[in-house]
Amino acid sequence: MLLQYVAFLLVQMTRPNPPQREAIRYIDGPLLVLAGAGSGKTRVIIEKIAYLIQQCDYSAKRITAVTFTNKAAQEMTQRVRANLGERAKGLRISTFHALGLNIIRAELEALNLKRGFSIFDAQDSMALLQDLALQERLGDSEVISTCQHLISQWKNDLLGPEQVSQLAENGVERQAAALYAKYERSLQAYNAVDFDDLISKPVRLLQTDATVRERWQNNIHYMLVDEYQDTNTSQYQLLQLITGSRAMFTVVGDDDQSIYSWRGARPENLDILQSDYPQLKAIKLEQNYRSTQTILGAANHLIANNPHSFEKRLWSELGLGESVHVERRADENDEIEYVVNEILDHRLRHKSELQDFAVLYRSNFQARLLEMRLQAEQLPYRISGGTSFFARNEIKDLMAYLRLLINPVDDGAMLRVINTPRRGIGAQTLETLATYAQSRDTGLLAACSEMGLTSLLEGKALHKVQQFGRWMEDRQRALQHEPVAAIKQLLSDIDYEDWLLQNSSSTATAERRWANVQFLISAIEKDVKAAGDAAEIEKIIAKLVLRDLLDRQENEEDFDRIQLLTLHAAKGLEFKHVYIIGFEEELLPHRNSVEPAAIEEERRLAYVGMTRAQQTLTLSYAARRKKYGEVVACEPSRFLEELPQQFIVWPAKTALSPEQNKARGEQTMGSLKALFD
DNA sequence: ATCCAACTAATTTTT
DNA sequence: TTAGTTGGAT
Repeated sequence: MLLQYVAFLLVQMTRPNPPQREAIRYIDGPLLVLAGAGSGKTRVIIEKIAYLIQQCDYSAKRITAVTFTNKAAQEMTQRVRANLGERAKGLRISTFHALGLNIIRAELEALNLKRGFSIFDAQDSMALLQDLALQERLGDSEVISTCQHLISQWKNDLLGPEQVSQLAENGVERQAAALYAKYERSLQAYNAVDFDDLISKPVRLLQTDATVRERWQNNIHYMLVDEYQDTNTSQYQLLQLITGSRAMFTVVGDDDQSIYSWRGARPENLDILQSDYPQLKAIKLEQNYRSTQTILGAANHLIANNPHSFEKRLWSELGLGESVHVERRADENDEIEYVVNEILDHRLRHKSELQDFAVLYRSNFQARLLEMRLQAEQLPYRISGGTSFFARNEIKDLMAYLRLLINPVDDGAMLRVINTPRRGIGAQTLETLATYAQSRDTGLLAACSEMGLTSLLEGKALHKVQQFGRWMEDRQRALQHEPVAAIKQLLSDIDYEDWLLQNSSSTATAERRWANVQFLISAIEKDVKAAGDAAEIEKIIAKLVLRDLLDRQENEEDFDRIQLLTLHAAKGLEFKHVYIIGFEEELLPHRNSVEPAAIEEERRLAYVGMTRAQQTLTLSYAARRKKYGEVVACEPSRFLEELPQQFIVWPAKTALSPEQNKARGEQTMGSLKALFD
């Protein structure tokens, strides 16, 4: 921790290199910074913000910097604060989605939303879609998830249901288009937006309403975008609309690190920028401060196999360093054993710390063997991934209650809440309630307390429904006064802790879940205190969904762990020693990604992984591997053949043909010789 | 409403 | 292989 801080200070103290300086100081118009891996792009953004405020008279509150993840936004905020202190006050550094949320909150009426609107995450919208699909009597879950994907794509491309219904070509698309229209109507009725709406709604508003557009253009005078290659169509539109004809912005990106096209990212936004802004200035950052020349050379050679619209050549001054190792092993167990032994060996010989090692892989399942092995060896590790905080059931439950309290027409939340815990309100009763609510054009919760219901339901069912309605109304009032106390009271009213105990596989899981709930409450408590106003509760809850509360307890003592990451999760990070396992056909490139365009992204994925390494890089693959319970022979990844011959230590025996084998052997000798020349 | 057996599919993941 | 889902039976 301390060491990292010292290293950080050192970097800060050295002056930026000429292209970095140029990127920091160019403020005459739109600027594209093509920042290769490890070229100090975050530094450019941070120092540019400082430059804008200190040298160019930009007011901090007129500058907005956007990133894709909370983590990146947090990190940037911290570094800017360390740099500017008080002068950073009012500066907006947030994710694209948080920026969109701010716009939506400020423009509620124009967007046809009411205060306290709900934000649906992917799970919530899936639940809604399933519900709607059920009404239509269509659909296994696979079709519905395809629909969800399509709808999300359409939204990101700013296509409404009407446009889509004309475009839809095949059966699934037509189905999805029909579902899309219903979905949008439901969201509207629920006073809710989904994650994609957080961007697309502001965009559509800014496109159509000149007054609003001008307001935001006057509000934000300069925009900076990190990881620009990951933007999708609507995010790019948002940038364009906010910066308007002044076009005062800096975007920083690297086309070679675009690995999220499957999530809607449009790396071609880099090219589009040039045609949309003829005056665009482009600056390349090509000096890499992270890796040895050998590692960089190998990565460069690989990525040169992809077409490029911006040629760039990364170089390093950090010396040749060690050769890249390619290791062939008999099977997956052998591969893991090799990696773990290497790490242990290296640690002994070089006194490295465990946190200096990262093992990267394409798919999560590859980590399982590794985990088992590390557990057996009693080596501490940290693994990426896992269910995000807000996807956990106990958190979803509590959030559904909060959503319903703040937004009583959120029927999605109502459906989750009404029988959590069991209240003995069955499907039949709910059906009646829903039909009645529909006829009265109101939400499910409001319907519970309406008099008209008495003629449709009777006895126990009626009583329970009315009881629930009354109880929720009480809770609603309480929430406005003392939000945190009200939430605690709510949980004790429903005996939630008890319910968890009964619905968890073990006491331990129940305790963990309850702790998660407590954690969420304490986070809310903190925010309420910070806001200093209980009336802000609906704003606090809305922001909460966009935040990542995953409790990464990283206290000093168990900080020293081996890092286990997917190649995707490794982006933006660096490690002294990197092992990429499963460098095989079917795995990397993944078996589902063999069309030319997909291969290019897989290649970038390999490139991203390789460029994480500072000092040593090892690529391993297995000759045989158990797949789905069957042992199959594996081919080394085609990407291995795309590496330079120099500076790589190839395995003694490969699974290639004898001739290739021989060539490889000679290559090995050649590169070894070259190394020592 | 709940449980169990049979069946099936098998990347990457943030907001 | 295994995890997650579905549908049938209780």
